[in-house]
Amino acid sequence: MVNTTDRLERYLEDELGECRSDDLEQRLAELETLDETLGSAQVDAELDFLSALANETRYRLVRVLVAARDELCVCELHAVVDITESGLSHALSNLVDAGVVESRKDGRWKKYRATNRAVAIVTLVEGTIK
Amino acid sequence: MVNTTDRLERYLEDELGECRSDDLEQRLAELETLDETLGSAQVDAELDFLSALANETRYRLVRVLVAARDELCVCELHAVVDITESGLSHALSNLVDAGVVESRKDGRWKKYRATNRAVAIVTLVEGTIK
DNA sequence: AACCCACTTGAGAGACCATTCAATTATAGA
DNA sequence: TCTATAATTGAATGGTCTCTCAAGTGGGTT
Repeated sequence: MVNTTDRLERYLEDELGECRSDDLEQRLAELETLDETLGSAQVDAELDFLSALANETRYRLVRVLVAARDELCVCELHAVVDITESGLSHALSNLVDAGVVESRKDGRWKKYRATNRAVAIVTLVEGTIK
Repeated sequence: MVNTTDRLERYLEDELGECRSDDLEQRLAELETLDETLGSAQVDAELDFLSALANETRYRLVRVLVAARDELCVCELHAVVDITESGLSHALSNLVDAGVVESRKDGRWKKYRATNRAVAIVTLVEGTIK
């Protein structure tokens, strides 16, 4: 396998007319900077959040909770997805872990609500895509 | 397996004090409405977009493209991810299909840029999460 | 206490996804 | 035309994820 930077060096040569090793190093440093504007823990949290949304069952649950702008009981959520009770519970647990929804116990019922983050992002996605 | 609506009926009984079958049907209709504010093709597109972002390699590429606010060559992008050329190409192809990035051919080089949608959403995610 | 019901948990099976390798297309230059 | 190089495509594989089943927890009621 060819070294990654070989091609980049030729590209810079193409763009700049010439390419000293200084140019290559500078460009690599710039790319590094673009990649590291945020810490990796931050990026991990972003990825967890996005991954939680990236599933049909979970996204449908979140959209309903966002549209409701109110908390909904597990039994109500069960009416909008075609899945077992157990699967629903796993899905909600996943969403809580990622910070997409939060829960509250109310007697023997349990209620879920979309977090502010989820409302903001899902609203933008709904308004921006397509 | 118990019918889904049985539990919802008991829940409404709990909340309303009583529950006629009218109440149950009304609630089911409301939940249906929350679920169908958008067409399913729209939701599919949203899911495609989110799924494209929900992968470490692809998300890193997108964040770099968003931070660059400019087009970058495949060879430049190769410097920021630890993956084969082929894997990078698959990742970029996936992002194009989902409407996250767009591409332009420039001689024998190919350049990619984040779409406006991607800039908007990734910027919000970066600012909102954590 | 004993029971019911709402919901969760753990384990396992199958589906799905990301990556790699090998082969291919396309462009530039000699 | 021949070669070198940038990038893509298809097939295969290893790993991950999602869902289901079965069992468990905990609150509420009698």
